Amino acid sequence: MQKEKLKKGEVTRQALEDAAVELFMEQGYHATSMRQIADKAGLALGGIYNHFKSKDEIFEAVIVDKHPYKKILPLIQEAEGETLEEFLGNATRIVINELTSQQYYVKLMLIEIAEFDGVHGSAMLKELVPNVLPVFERLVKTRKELRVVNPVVLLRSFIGMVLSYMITDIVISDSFLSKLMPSNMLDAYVDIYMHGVLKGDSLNV
Amino acid sequence: MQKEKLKKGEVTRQALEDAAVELFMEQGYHATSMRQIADKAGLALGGIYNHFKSKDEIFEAVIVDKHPYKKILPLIQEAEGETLEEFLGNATRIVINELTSQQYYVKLMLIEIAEFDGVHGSAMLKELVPNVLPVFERLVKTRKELRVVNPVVLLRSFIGMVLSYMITDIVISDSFLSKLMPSNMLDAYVDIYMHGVLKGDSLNV
DNA sequence: CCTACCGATCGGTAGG
DNA sequence: CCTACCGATCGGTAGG
Repeated sequence: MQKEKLKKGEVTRQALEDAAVELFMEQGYHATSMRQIADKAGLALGGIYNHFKSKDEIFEAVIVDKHPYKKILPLIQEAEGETLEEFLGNATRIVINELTSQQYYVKLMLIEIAEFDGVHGSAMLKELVPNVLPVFERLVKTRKELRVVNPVVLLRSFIGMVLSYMITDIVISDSFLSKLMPSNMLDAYVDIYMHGVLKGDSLNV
Repeated sequence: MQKEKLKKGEVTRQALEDAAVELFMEQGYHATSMRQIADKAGLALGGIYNHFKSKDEIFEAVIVDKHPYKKILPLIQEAEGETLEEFLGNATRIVINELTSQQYYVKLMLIEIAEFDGVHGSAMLKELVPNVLPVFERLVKTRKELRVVNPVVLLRSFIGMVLSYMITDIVISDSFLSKLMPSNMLDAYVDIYMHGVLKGDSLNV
């Protein structure tokens, strides 16, 4: 992945973060021990503390460094589509594909909320919003087919839609309900996001 | 709340569940100790094990007993509205109001996913779906204004919409973004759910 | 339902 | 970066 030569210290640090993110997403934060992280990264417990001051510091580093938006944003900007409908549909599929392949990050966000009450969320938003909001601002300006013209509302509802798909998917996936779901559930989700559950148009937003 | 006389054993059990749900939602599951639960419920550590075999059993009991759908379902059925638009709007506001007042349950669901990987979710759905799905089936049958005619899709998207509002609200609430949100965000959310982000109608679902 | 205890494991550190 | 250790706390139990 990394093309530049990394100093050994940096390599170990990355190995620790990689080990941690995998364990966190499997077990949550408090159920994951520093010893497990050390083992998985291939060093002794004490060695961790050359790179991180505490367990909490590992979690913070992971939340920032592993955020998938850096990977996703360029993909969205490459998304094609004649109409806005095609574009939005493709963009959503790209995001959800990327997030399911690195499913860990959605899990991390849920751990953040469940175990930390969202305390690191503010720092994360401070990095995310300045980079992502402009994309939605440009969208609102150039696309007349949008009913929703507030970029913040559009951003929140888009992220919310993706989240809601992924979370319900986790809960449903190993239950009897999964058999009742249509195979094109993702398409139906995107369709509802774009056109709503009701027939006919509305007036104001 | 309870009108019938409860045996003392049952009273203690409820006190334990009440203490547990509060601690779980504040700290998560693994960060909450049996001693904390005992203290909050007003008995000694050992006393817990007269009512629950393990910590996990407390969590399971809480997930089932504290599920808010029993409280919410009757409220929805009382929801008024001439048009389907009014009805859906009112229903959504009722659900979200109820969930924010007992915010704990959304937190419990996130703990479930974050710390247990959703293992108790299947049992929860087995109780929820048979009671809630019929409501959506009836809705699809009687209301011609719906574009989405698959009750399962409608149910999932409705729950997903509520979840996405509540989760983004938690993350945003104590960050700079909350100032950028419009005051009628909830209305905008419901509006998007009903009519989508795009102008104009679509064809198929 | 409480007291007193169990072995196990936790996050973190000293010292090299 | 490892070895060996610290005090604290964990979930759970025996015995009354």
